[in-house]
Amino acid sequence: MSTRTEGSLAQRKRQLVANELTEAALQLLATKGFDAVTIDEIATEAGVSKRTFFRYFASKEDVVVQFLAGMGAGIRAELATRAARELPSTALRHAVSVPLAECAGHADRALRVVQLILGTPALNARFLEHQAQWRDDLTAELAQRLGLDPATDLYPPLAAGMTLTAFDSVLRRWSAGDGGEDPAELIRRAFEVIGPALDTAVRR
Amino acid sequence: MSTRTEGSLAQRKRQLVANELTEAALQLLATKGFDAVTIDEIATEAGVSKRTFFRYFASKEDVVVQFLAGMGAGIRAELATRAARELPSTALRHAVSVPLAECAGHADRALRVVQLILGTPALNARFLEHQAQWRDDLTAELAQRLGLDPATDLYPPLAAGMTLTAFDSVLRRWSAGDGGEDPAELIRRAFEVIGPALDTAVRR
DNA sequence: CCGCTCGTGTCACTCGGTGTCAAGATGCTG
DNA sequence: CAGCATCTTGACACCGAGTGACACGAGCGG
Repeated sequence: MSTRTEGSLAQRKRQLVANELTEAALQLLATKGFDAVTIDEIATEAGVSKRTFFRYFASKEDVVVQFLAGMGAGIRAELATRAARELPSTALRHAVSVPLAECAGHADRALRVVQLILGTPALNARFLEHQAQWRDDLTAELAQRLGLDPATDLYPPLAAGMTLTAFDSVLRRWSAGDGGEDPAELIRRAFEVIGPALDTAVRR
Repeated sequence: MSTRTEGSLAQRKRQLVANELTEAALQLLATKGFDAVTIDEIATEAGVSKRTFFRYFASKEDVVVQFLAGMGAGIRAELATRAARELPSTALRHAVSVPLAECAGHADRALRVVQLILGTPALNARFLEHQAQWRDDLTAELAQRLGLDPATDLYPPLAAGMTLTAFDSVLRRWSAGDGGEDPAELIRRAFEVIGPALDTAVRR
């Protein structure tokens, strides 16, 4: 009994170590700055060895950036559920609102992580890599949704790029304003700008 | 007095070493792959020490990615010269055509470098960082051009982002097609898609 | 000719990241 | 419970990127 938290004992231990590691990392990185913290420090703080750190995370950036892991899949999944007859701008706006709503949810923690990422070149680079991956995913999903050939038609990659540009601008704005503005409202205004291109170009 | 190539003797020597380094790097990286080449190899091949390599380039990525250095400034400069009454879509299309034309110019070398960058994750990340910088530059230039406050108005960052999305899509398409398609034609078609958003949103 | 600066090579070092191995904990089976 | 397979961990060695310090030699002005 006592299966309060799902999984075997080993799995729960593993989860515990992972939490300890991310907690130690976030605390140290936020206070001392990304470059001033060594992996040895993080590992020691969490009570494990440096080698073990790399059994949980692929790199120092990874500890922070892992929070973004599911976002790409989330965006694509939401887009897949939207009705095919829906206007691209509407469907894409809802799709990209998913991770934004998640941010607005646990605003305190999310804001700290986002500000750390956007303020650290090395982390920013990783973030951009993730975005590039999301863009490829979105492109594929859009092409399928509209029955276009992504190798021929320029619309899918452009629409995906514009959508993520909106997402990125909103996130930066939200971060710069210390979370004072509502992401949902910002994304609505952003889509007022890019919407025309998204919709008028469909029947090319 | 043999001032054939501008600069003092020391400056010309420095330029010579830089050329030797980039040449050796490009040759080795293109054939053996990015990760399989050490900086020691590159330096030795160029006839200098590893330490000297770092007196010319900040990192291994830097040797390749330096080709992109001037592009951001080029885009912004071209935008600055366009008449203020010109439609944003027209001005931005011309601005972003500058580096594209440069690629189409020395197509052989440019294509090899671009394909190396787009095909290597580490280089791709650096490329994205450069793009982010360009986007900030473009945002500032656009805001000034239109008399908008970039801290308040969402249009400048969105327009800059859309423009660079078009640039990026075209470059990837050009690279994927081994330079078989005309960048100018591709960028024209890309701006047919994003143009509406660029222009209709100006008077918000 | 002296001293100056500047570019370079050498050395030593830190840190990120990986391969390997031995030891311990866990979990399954009889 | 005994025994065996599996997984996790720590310790250690190792590689390559990147940096700091210093000594050496070439070019150049006095």
